[in-house]
Amino acid sequence: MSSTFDFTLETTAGAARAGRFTTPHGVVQSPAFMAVGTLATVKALDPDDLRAMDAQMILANAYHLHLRPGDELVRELGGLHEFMQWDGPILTDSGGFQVFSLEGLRTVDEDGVDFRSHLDGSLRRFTPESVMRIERNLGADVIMQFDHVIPGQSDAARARDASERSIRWLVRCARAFDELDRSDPIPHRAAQALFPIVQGGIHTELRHEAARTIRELGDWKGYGIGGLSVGEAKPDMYRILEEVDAELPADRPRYLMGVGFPEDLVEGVRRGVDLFDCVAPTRMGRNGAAFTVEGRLNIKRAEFRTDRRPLDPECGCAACTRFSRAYLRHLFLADEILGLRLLSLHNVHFLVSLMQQARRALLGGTFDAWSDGWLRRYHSRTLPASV
RNA sequence: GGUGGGGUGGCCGAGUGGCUAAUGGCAGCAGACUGUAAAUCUGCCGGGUUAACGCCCUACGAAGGUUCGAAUCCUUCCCCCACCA
Repeated sequence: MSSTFDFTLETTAGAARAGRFTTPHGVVQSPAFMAVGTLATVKALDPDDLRAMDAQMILANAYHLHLRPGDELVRELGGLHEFMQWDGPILTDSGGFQVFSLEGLRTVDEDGVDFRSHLDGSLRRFTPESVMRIERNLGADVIMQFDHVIPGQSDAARARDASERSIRWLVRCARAFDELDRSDPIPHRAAQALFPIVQGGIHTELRHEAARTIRELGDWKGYGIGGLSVGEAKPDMYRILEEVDAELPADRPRYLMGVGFPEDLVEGVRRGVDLFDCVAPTRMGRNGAAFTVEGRLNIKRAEFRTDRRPLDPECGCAACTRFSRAYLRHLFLADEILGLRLLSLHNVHFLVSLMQQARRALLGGTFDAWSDGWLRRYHSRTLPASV
């Protein structure tokens, strides 16, 4: 019998783990991939699609939902779960990533961040306290702290500055989170867990310091690993994961934020990551790229003009079980909306299913062989003419 | 039959003496995308040759002419559109 936000470790293989993370809206069987639904929708997909592929948890974004439609409105309408009709677990990102991605539209100071709204140019102030209020209003199961994300190649001085600020902001987030918990009753609200985020760029010592400091600051229900897949080299990302893995408590879920591509998920699981999220499957799906067990393919390529095969011969998704590459290519060239929906569906299914396979291999005791074989095949790129 | 407008690269459409193998857009071809300012962005896009720079060829309805030089000016012809009869 597990209580809310417990994480039960079921088995390990080296650093890799399989577990069960209990949330107010259900249990997340890990490792798991979470689809990104920034604006309270996983772009082009219906919640029914996500349920059908057994997706377990999804994301939404505090910055974007604060600007539109407004977190107060979402709260008034019953919270995110009710609003978007997804009754499974939800995690909200804080807007920390927008500090990075909207660099030209914001200024950071010690107290918080001024954003120039990308929608109407208005000035919007985000602080750890205001972000906690926003995320509380949205009502996700897991909410992320407000952090300071910087480019992956940043030097140690800059990485230290951002990492230490993120930790100071974490302390403020935790205080505001507790305060809201006492003073702000929301009738329909279930419990929330606040996750801290380990920063520190590609600098080993900084990562160790950040992880240790955060761990000493509280008994967190889980840990975000941030500031990766933001421009650094892949070997750096993998190395940092190994460094961070050693510093985090084994009985808490680790969430690698913003990652990633299929190979990154497998590499991440090997290094102790339990949860992932990424816009890649939906964005790339909308842009015509599809994941397959033998690498990526671009469905718009002329070579698929008469190809009767499904995107991925081994995929059981609603696109692969019905439609040919030739048809999907036609949909893209004709700019038909079904095409990008089907590729989004396939790609999300691919990553969700990939993590289910990893989990089965872990539980079955065959993870090392499975992951070796999977990576070898994915990188073999035997698809015709793929470069 | 008359008057006026027009024929430009696969399509649409700028250009009205040299900086034009010819702006743009579309189509086509290829690439990128990692806590989503993204159904977006980037590159190529007459032919031949070259790793590339470049060089050669063919091109602005057709033929001829003017000019050092023409898609741009002149002549004739062909075709399309509008209006008049």
